[in-house]
Amino acid sequence: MDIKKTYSISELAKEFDVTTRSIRFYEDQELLRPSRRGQTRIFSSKDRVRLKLILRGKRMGFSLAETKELFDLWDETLSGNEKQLLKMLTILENKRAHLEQQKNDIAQAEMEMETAEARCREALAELQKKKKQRSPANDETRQTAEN
Amino acid sequence: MDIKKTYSISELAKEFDVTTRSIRFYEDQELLRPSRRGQTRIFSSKDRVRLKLILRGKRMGFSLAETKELFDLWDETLSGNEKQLLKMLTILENKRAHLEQQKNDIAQAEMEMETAEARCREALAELQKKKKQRSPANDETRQTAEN
DNA sequence: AAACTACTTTACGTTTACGTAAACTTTATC
DNA sequence: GATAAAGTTTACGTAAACGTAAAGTAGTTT
Repeated sequence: MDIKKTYSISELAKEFDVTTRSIRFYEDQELLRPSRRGQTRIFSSKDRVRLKLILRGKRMGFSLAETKELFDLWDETLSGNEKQLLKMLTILENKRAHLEQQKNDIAQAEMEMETAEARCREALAELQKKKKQRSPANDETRQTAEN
Repeated sequence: MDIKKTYSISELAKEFDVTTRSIRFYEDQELLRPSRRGQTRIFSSKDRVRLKLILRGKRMGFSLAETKELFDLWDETLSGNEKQLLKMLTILENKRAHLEQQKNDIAQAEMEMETAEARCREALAELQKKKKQRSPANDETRQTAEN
């Protein structure tokens, strides 16, 4: 019971702002497994969750193949034997490391953006100063500065 | 003075674990601008920084084109007029939003991985229990436990 | 029944980010 | 001075992730 039971392709496309082409492609790549009524696809809420995961994966730089691998592994895992479970735990560890890397990258990027912004503001302040210096006298109605 | 002044293509390739082909490609796309001694490329520490940024950008899901755009804009910005500076500030704002999204994605992913891991461990524990129930009679000459 | 809308399949085209091979030049080493 | 090692250009190939027709079907509205 996830709000609703089934979804049409265009409903999902609209909700997640992707094209129906993409959704069909994901099915073709076996990342989604909608059932059918005649020819028409019927997506379950499980499919919907998967689509959400696919898209987040993409934003995080995962390829569809990687995401599929995770899906498949997870499916196996749930009904799996010890080996499967241990393998999944290992993979989860790796993904954690990946996330740590991403967090570092983001932190770095944030710092650099701060200094970039600071520089911008300084440069702006400089321009303002020059403006003030130039205008109080009288008619220097030409371009602003050195460009 | 960044440790060293110049780098060969293979030095950089080794340091950042990319192929020379990639580096040349980045130059071709005008993300790097090494000077030459004869035909041979000589990379400055500025190039090195840029390469680092390119790779981080990739990890963060930026295309080379996007990264190039940022580089170009930043170059203009430093010697730029007011309009340029304001534009850059706007872009920085957008990137910040992007980073927020990424942080959310990561946080979500972390949560899901935790529950996934928990489920794995539960399933493992279940398997162990069953093992014990099956064997306690006598010969447990097999593996000890959770390897 | 005609038209419209949403859905379908098939299939070729496109962009990005390189891989890979071929053939050549320059620099270092024995 | 031969030969290997590292660098170069040119150019064709490729995988991923769709875009974009083209042409057909299924239901439903007028």
